[in-house]
Amino acid sequence: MDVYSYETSKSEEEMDVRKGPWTEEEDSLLKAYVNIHGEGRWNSVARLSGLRRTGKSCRLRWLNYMRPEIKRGNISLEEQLLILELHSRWGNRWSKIAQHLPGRTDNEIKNYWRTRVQKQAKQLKCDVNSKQFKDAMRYVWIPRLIEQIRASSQSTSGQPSTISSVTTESGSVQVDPRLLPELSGTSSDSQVSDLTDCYNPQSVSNYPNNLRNESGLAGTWGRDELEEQSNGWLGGGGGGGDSSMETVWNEENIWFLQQQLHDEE
DNA sequence: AAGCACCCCAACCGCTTTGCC
DNA sequence: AGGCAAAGCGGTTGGGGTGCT
Repeated sequence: MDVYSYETSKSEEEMDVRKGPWTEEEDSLLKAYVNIHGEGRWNSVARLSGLRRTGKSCRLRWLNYMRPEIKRGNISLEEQLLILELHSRWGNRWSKIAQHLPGRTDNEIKNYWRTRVQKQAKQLKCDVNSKQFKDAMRYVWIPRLIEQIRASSQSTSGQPSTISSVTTESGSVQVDPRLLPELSGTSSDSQVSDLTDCYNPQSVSNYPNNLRNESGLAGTWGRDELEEQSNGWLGGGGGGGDSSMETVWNEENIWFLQQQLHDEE
């Protein structure tokens, strides 16, 4: 059955439940109701607001689209970094990840992951959960994102900044200072696999060595190659702080990574 | 200009978790 | 403790927009 056709099944017809895209009128009804009665009790919202929607549908519409704090537009470098980091830690716990990205919804993050990150894993002919792909994120993309954020932050503020207090051009994302150290591990003399290395500028410059020790992927990568590639991925060679993923996921770099991965097989 | 392919994301579904009686 | 309803969550779908031929 086509759920977007506004046709309803027999049981739904009896309940007169509406499906498909929301109209402006429905949005207004929902907004008015929530403004008066607040969030929660979504089945009541559906019943009492005059909307012919399920409570579930009302909740989803409000949380993913109508909340005033919802942020729209490109995912910033900081947000990309957080998503990569948090996903490496928690996996597909989208709502948990979303809690650390103010204004972003779990749905949006999930979509981002699927359309951008998983797609690249596919192009690399490796599983998004494979060690190779995780290593690529962990030792290349994440460190480069951090460098990129630092660079853009310094250029806009004129002052050095720590990763935990970076503010984007959009001004809307603050990286939770408590979060990244936690993610980075707790030991100051961390192991090579510890992400602390990634947050240490000096260590970042040494990550190919870490890779050789820790990652199967790294064995074939030289330091210069790796840095050159990661520059390209993040547009570091001239992108000038472009937060678009287009600069990260370009064909040349995908091809290069494919070569590395196949060498490992 | 038309057709096609691809991508993004809003919205759905089914399952799980939580809260209440 | 058990049952039920509501809320929350993650996976999936498909419409619409856009770029390419």
